[in-house]
Amino acid sequence: MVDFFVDGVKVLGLPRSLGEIYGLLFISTAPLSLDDLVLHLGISKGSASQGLRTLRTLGAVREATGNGDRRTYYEPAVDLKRLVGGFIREQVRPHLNSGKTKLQRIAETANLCDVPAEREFFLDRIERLESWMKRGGQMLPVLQKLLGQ
Amino acid sequence: MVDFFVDGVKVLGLPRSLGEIYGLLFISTAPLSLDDLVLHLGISKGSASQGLRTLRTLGAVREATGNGDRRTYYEPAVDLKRLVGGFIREQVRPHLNSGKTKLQRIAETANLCDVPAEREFFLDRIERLESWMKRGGQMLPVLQKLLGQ
DNA sequence: CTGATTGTTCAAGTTTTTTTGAACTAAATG
DNA sequence: CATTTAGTTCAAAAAAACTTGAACAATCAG
Repeated sequence: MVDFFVDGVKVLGLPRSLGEIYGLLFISTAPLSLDDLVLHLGISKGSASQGLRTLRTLGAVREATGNGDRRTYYEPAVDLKRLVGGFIREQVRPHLNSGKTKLQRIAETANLCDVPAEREFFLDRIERLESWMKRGGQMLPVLQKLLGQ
Repeated sequence: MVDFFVDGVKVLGLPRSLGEIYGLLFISTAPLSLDDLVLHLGISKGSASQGLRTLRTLGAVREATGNGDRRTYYEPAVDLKRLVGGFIREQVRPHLNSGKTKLQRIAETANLCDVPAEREFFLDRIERLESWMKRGGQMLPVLQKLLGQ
């Protein structure tokens, strides 16, 4: 099962340890602590700590409440909408945004081109990219809505 | 511009050279040969050859026709539907399929569990995963349709 | 306050992925 | 046919990504 998620996160371009951690939490009947993860997965404390942070940022894992104990226990978020949402917010949107910025700078450069025919060609290509990114951006909420519940 | 695509393919988990090659083809007013790519991008012949093969497999690049010359020239596919389709076919579907297979084996293992309460829990989780994958599979054609044209 | 415990950080080490380049095949040219 | 040119392959080198572990901070308990 852990393997299953390792493959899963790799497809999404995330490191193996995230898959291991999420996978173990996903099939555990009770929340687990950082030490549990280190023990059962045979990974280092550093990996577990960083992995948990990323998963929390993605909204894929949350702290479990009410367990009279000093250490914190974690449980997985198991609703797809939330998982997809976190991934989009943290991994997809930032790239779309930085892409837009870059495109603007590219467009400025293209405008400096002396040969009119070439300039038109470049601007046309840039316009095409802009339309791709726009569609991508519009896509995301739809995708999230269709997947979630 | 090449940079723009390098970032783009990295997000998709593809190697940098693919982005370089596609990016250069994308802003070239005429088709380019393998040697052109080696020359302009400063990459090795091996990289260019392998990169072009992958891009062809993805349907992101095609051979340009009618250029009385021995070497083959390449031009980019610039319609989003086709690009998305190729990516889904080559990169997404295979993972979904291998995931399904794995899930089946996991389910068999879970059935061997002696403790009824635990077994139910495992089977429930597995069912959830199956529903995720099913939705993912249904998602893809919709996504492609919405993006393309 | 002191010692013990939980968790974080990050430089160095390891693993994985990508690129290179030289040897090779195939096909065209003279 | 011998030679040149286009393109492929794959083992080894290089680069990138990930993990480790030891030092550190923060918090709790006595």
